[in-house]
Amino acid sequence: MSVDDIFRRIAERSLSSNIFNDREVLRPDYIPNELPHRDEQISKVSSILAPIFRGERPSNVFIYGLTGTGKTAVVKYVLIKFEEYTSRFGKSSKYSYINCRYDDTTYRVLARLADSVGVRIPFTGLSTSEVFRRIISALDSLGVPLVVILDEVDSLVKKCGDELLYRLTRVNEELRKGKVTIVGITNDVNFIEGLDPRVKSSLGEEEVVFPPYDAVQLEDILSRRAIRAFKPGVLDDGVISLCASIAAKEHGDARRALDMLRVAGEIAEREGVCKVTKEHVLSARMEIEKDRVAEVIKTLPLHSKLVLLSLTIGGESRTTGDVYNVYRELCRYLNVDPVTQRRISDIVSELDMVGIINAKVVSRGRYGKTRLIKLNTDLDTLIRVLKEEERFEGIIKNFRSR
DNA sequence: CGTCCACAGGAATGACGGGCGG
DNA sequence: CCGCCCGTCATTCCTGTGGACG
Repeated sequence: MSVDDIFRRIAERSLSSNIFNDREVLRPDYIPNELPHRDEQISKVSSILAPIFRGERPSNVFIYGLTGTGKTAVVKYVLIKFEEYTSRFGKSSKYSYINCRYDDTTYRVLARLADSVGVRIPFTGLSTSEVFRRIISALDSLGVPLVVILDEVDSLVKKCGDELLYRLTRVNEELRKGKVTIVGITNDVNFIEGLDPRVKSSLGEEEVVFPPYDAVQLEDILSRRAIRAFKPGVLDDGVISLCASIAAKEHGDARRALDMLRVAGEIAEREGVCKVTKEHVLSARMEIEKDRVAEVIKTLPLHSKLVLLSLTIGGESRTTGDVYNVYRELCRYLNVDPVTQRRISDIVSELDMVGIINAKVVSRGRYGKTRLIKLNTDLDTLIRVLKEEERFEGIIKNFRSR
């Protein structure tokens, strides 16, 4: 982000907007004080955790659902309520929320845990088992139940394996007074299958599933937030239902829907108008998609970028072989060692996976079986991002202008 | 109806760099 | 601090395959 961007944003925020009342309400990490259409999940999660009021250990819970289905919001919501009650009735308990995407090593997770039970841990120097011992003794002397929330736990396991999970589930056997409950949250449905069976059974004592929202539910959610987020009367008719229906088609992701609404508002604000229209929503969708694509492309390795560059040259759709030939020519021009066609085949699959291109296997009989590859991206955005690689500039000038 | 094209995509293996435990 | 292990990128070799063409 450039200096101008930063200053502009701050200026925007401090100036009174003629669109927004409180745009924070639309941010993804905002926890509203009501969560419509998640009553079932809220009551399930809270009844699972309720035994803590009787001083018993709640079952471990496994929570799964796609992104933007309210998993984190529900859990945080329940925990906030939870604290209210425990403090009101003089019960004591502790919880520790850890997002494993940011704390994605065994040590960092343990450090967070230690912190939440009041143990000071040096940045480095201790073995994990030593940290473990200190946490356990702290828990024992506190004599208080602990609830550990491991959000996006799949990223931890992907990096460090399920060793830590296994040990956490077994902590209770070593404790005399304290109790530990683990709440694992993931958006990867297949994740559980890959776990050590012992972890799987003890972690999955209870399961809560978060289904995607449908269009009607999304519309309801958006309306409730919009009332607080926008000034009265700035939203055109149909703006909210358009956001809802677009997001519903893309897996019922509420975060996406809220994003779209917020960006639509920001676009309207930038234009200096005082109405948010359906057109703003459509531009917002484009903008979000462009940002996403640009972000992905920027971080791609060289050869993937070269494959994309090859695709900007020439016709609409072509086969793997065509792409490989152009790619090799580009490599020759740039003095880069080309990789084999086998590797290109994998790169094409990867690009297809993230949705930048479309690759479909077709059989053309006598003329072989191959993949037809098409760009699935706004060409201007793609070229703009690729130009950031200085050595591509010559190619973009010479080859593309044919 | 069998061939054979132009690849898909699995398996084994190697080079390399970065982080972790001791 | 050093060796070790692990994940990523890449190569080599390979078997598999839908369907137009002869």
